[in-house]
Formats: sequence, structure tokens, C-alpha cells
Amino acid sequence: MKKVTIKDIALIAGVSRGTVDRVINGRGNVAIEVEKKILKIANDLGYEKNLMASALASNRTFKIGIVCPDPASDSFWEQPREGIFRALELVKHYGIKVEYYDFNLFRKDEFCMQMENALTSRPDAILTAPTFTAESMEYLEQAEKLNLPFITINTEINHPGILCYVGQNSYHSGYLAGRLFHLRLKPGDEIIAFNLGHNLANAQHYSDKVNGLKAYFSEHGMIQNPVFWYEFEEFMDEPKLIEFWHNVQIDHPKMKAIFFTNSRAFRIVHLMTAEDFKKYDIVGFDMIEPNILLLKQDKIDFIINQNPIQQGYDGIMNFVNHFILKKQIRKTQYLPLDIVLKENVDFYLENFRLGQ
Amino acid sequence: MKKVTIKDIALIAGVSRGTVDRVINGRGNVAIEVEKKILKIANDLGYEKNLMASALASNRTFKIGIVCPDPASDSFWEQPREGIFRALELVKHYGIKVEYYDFNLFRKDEFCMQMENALTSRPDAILTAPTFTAESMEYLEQAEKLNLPFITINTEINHPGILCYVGQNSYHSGYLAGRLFHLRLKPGDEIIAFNLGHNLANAQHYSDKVNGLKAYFSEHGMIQNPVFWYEFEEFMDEPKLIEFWHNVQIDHPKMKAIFFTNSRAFRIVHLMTAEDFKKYDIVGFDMIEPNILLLKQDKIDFIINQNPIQQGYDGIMNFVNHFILKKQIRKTQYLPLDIVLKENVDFYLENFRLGQ
DNA sequence: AACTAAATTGTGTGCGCACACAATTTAGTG
DNA sequence: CACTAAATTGTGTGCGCACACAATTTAGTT
Repeated sequence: MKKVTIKDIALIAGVSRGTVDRVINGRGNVAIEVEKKILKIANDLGYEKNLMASALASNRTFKIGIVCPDPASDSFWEQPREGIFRALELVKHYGIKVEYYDFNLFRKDEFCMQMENALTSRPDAILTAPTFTAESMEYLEQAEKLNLPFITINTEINHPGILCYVGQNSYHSGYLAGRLFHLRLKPGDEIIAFNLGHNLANAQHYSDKVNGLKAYFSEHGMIQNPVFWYEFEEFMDEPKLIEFWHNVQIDHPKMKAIFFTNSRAFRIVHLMTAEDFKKYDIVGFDMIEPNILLLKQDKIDFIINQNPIQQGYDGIMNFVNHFILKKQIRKTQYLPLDIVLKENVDFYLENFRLGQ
Repeated sequence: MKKVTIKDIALIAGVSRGTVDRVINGRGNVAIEVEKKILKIANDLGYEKNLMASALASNRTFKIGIVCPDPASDSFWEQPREGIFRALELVKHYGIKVEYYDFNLFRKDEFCMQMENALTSRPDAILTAPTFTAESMEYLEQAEKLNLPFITINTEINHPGILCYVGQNSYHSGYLAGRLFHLRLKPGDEIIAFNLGHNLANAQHYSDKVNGLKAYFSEHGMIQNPVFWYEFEEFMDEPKLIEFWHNVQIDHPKMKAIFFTNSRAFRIVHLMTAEDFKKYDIVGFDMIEPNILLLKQDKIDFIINQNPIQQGYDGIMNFVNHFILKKQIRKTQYLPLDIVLKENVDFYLENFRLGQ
């Protein structure tokens, strides 16, 4: 009933607190048979270290370096930050400090600089969205030498130095979009995927989405519904974007389903006419302000939510589970593919799932 | 930079630790001007109580009584329990104990008995799914006298003794179902809502769902798509259920959309033929085993997920926020209305949103 | 056997706070 | 002004553990 302490174990084992301490914390310098005996007693008694006392006595604090895009450069990133904050509120008393190393989402040099700063500060782990794949790999190599693991969110890459990934499965999110379009598709209707953005070279997960989308229609033998894919980097240049969009409209009179691989659906939807809205089914990603507005106006049909708050929240909680609670954590943690439409959007907004 | 302690404050204020302690913890017996001074200093220095040390010294443990349906009586309830477990793993070191008072979902007497047991044990709060509304109200009255708040999940009721509610908004879940049906509805198609279950008297939130469903079609002026509502209590009696179902089919040749207000969709879907599946669009609730199977077989089209794991998780975290971290919590915490279909169901299963 | 180095074990202290109790100051009374 | 009760303030101790260091035992060497 009562909590077992090292003192209890010491008493039973007939040794001092110090020896028990050495065994429990694996500090060595204990005779093998004594160690075994103590471990057995601890196990029999169901000893659990008092984390409060431990944290208090050791006075150790853990440090996490957060290397994520600056919300100022892309508002999506406010949300992972919010999740990090909420998780910290709950567990910071275990002795956790975070340091933010923000970088402009569109600037590789800033990413590198901040990653280097983060590594230099020698945290216990780095929580990052490795949007620049190639560079991230390099830093992962460096970090591995320092025995400094990465917790990755949002963008899935592979490297042994990654403790875990929290985010979506891109392929399946595209596949899901296929199903959503299918609900209203007729033979002959065309599906167009748009990828508006920079650094397309690094965009493995964007093409994954399109591959998933295509896979849906081929797996369902829907050869009468072809899928096309357009990339357009200069989406910030309004006249060029308008020209691009009109050309696509002209080239695809049978266009019915429109898929945006990232959060920038609103850029093109803003260009559409009332007639367009009636004609097209539109699926985009991310619940950012302009998209939400268009969703509520029935101009975007579905948004697939990436759970950004959850990504940040889980990132921190994975750290806690691994470093403090010493629990096994899963390397790949795919978040649900939330389907958001006008009728349920408010519940994703007002009360995101972490309940406060 | 360094953590501020009561000692620091005492030093600056020119008083002893004891006095600071009295002020910080509101124990009284301190001269007013001294109290003010100390509070100011604490505030200026950004003092935050070290929860570790506090928990250690006070040796206080909090107790939560969990009064929820026994998973053995309804497998849905495994999931809130899982959420409770996961939350506890993260925060139990703050000194939290839980005691389970399970009751058979279908037995009011067991509910009452367990609620009384829970109250008798004098916990700091009760976490409950108040499925029996009237009785819950009575216990809320009792509990309020003991200054013992309720944290409610899944079933929304109103009472000042309720600290918070975590769960869905029933009306809007029905409304959302309306939208899902609308995607494929043609003029003349009929919508049928089924409520299979006992204790329908207490079923406010079931009729809320149906009202939401109806509201969708009336708000969209879809008078050509009438909504009908059937209740059937004896769903466990297979022959009777079959008869009931066949009669409905005969009475509603134009039936196209089928809505189940609770998790028991599978009872009737099991009775359907291949032809039926092609004809009907089906929306049900809850990701329990039989429903998931039918979803994967394309026999159920949509499941609206109630986030049961989250309900349990948030229930505990609300306790922590309120009692331990002394944070403001929101009284009504509606969880998202998750739309689950074959293409995203796996991600709701393998990795529920709290990331392990 | 005497002695030293190495291996093993024991002890003291403090982390920041809660709480019981002791000490001091102030107010109230005749 | 002496004296007491009440108000206010100060001090000591322990929560369970981590860690530095002291003490003891054992092994190795001549």
C-alpha cells in the first residue's frame, strides 16, 4: 500500500541507502551478488522511483531545442507551437526547458543556421520539422555523434537518429482525397492536383500525396477519371497565377475535382467565380484562416487537417515518455487524417483535441 | 534565470520562510502590509512554486473516483479507460490515485450503487459518464454538499456541480450526418434514423442527434427528402429485429440514407443483402469492432467517431489542470466530430491522437 | 605479515517546500 | 506599568532521492 522507498529496500537487503542508490541508478561499483539481491527485492516490493524526489534532488533539467518554421513566415506553425506550449504546461514541472530556434520556412540558410545554433546549445533532444530533407540528413549525422536524437513532426524522413515521427502519412492523405472526390464523381470527370510552392526539389511528401490520389483511381479501375498534376512555384505573383489558372481551365474543360497538396488552396480558390464553385469539388490541407473562411463559404468542400497542434503536443510528450518516464515509444506515429467540412469545422477550432 | 524560491523571497522581504509560506499558500495569520509586500516581490520575481518539492513535502495524493460503464457490458468503454490510463502515466507522479467503480451500462441499480460507493470513498472529484440522467442529478446534489465536483464525459448534462464536460455535441453530429448524406442524395430519397437501445426515456442526446439530422434538411430546404425516425428497444431479439427491419424496408421503398444514433449500426447492417449495401448510404457512430469491420467491407459508409480515448484522457488532464496546476478550465469541451471511412480508419485505430 | 591500491559500502547534505511548533511582538486589561 | 491573550513571525524537521565523500573491506604485492 504505502510507497516503497530506497530506504525500505536498504533495510531489507541489509545494506545502506547508498548501495541501493547505486544499483537502482546503475552507477556500478557494487558487488554482483549484492546487486542481484537488491534488484530482486526492489522488484518483489514493486519499487517505483519517486520522480518528484528524484527531480528535486538531482536538480537536473532537460533541454529541448525546437527547430521549427517561424509562425511569422507561415501561420500554420502557430499551431505546433501551441501544442508544445500546452504539453509543457502539463509536464514542465518534471524539469523541462525548451529553446526555440525559429527559421523562415522559405529560407534554407536560416534553417541551417538555427539548426547549428540548436546543436551548439547541446540540448537533450531536438524537436524539428525537417522541411529541408537533404540538410536535415546532414545534421542528423552530426547529432548522432553527439548522441542527440531528433523528434520529427510534420515531415517524414528516415534516419536512425530519429527517435520518432509524429505526423500524417502523405500517401494515404492523397488516397483519402481520392475517395472524397469519388463520392461525387461522374465518368469523364477529370481530377487536377496543384502543388503551389517553393523548394519543390525537397518535396517528397507532396508527390507522395499525388501518388496516393492517383492510386485511388487506378485501384478502383476508374480509367475514365484521369488525374493531372501541376506545379507552380510563383504563386505569390498574382498576375502570373491568374494566367496559370486560366490556362488550366482552358486546357481542362472536364475538370471536376481539384486537389491542393498543401495549405495554399486559398490562393487559387480566391480566383474562382461563383460558377466555378458550383462546378468543382475542392480538397485542400490545413486549417489556416483563409482556408477556413472559404470552407465556411462553401467554396472549399473538404479540408484534410494535419493536426498541427497535436504534432507539437505529441512531440513534447514523446520526449517526456522517452527521457523522463523511460517508456518505449513508437518510432512512427501517424496522426489521423481528419476530414473537415463546413459542418464540423467549428469543433476542430474551438476545442482542439487536447482538451484545454 | 535561476529558479526563484521562497527563500529568495524571504530574504528580499526581510522575513522568514515561514511567513512567505503562509502568504503563498494563503494560510492567513500574516500582517496585511507584509502580505502585500511579499506578494509584490513574488510577482516581480516571477515566482512559481516548485510542484516537485511541494508534492514531495506535502505528501498529499489526490483521488479520483471513476464511475463509468464496465467495458465488459459494452466494449466502447474500453477506450475512455485507455485514455485515462495514458493520461495517468504522464501525470501520476504529481500524486494522483484513481479508483474504478464500474457499472453495467444497462443497469441503473448498479450505477446507483457504484456512485454511492464512489461518493463514500470521498475522492477529490468524480469522473463519470452520467448515462442515467435523472439519477446523476441526484448524486450531483449530494456531491455538491460535499464540495465534490464531477467531471463528465460522453453524455452532456447540466448542473452547477459539473466541473466540465468532455464529449461531442449531439445535435451537430446529427447535422453533420445530414451533410454526409446530402453528398449523394437525390430528390425523393428518404432518410431513416434508427435508435436501437434501452433506456430511451433518458435518451436526450439521441433525440438531439435526430433533431440535428432533420435540421440539416429543413435548413437546406430539402422538402423532397423526408426524415423518419424509428425506435426499437428489443434489438437483442434477432427474429423481432428482422421483422422490424423488413417492415421498414417495405414501408420505405425510397429509403436511401440510414442513420444510426448509437454504436449499434452493425445489428441491422448484418441483416442487409448485397443489394441493400449498394442502395443505401449508412452513417453510424463509434469505432467498435463490428462497425470497423463493416466499414472496411464497404457496408457502412461513414462512422462518426466520438473520440472515446480522448474523453478519458482529457477527463484526467482536466483534473490535473484544475486541482494541481490551478488553471482555469473550460466548462464545455466539445470534441471534434471525426468522419471515419474506409480510407482513413486505420489512422484512427493504430495511433489515437494522444501520441502514445 | 605488512602494506598499498582497488573494490565495495556507508554517511552527510541539500534540493524546495509543508507543516508543526517555538519565539517574538503587539494589543488589551486592570 | 505589569501581565496575559492574541497576533504575528521564526525555526526545525522530513518528504525521497542524488551525489560527493568518508569509511571499510578485499585483493594484490613484496
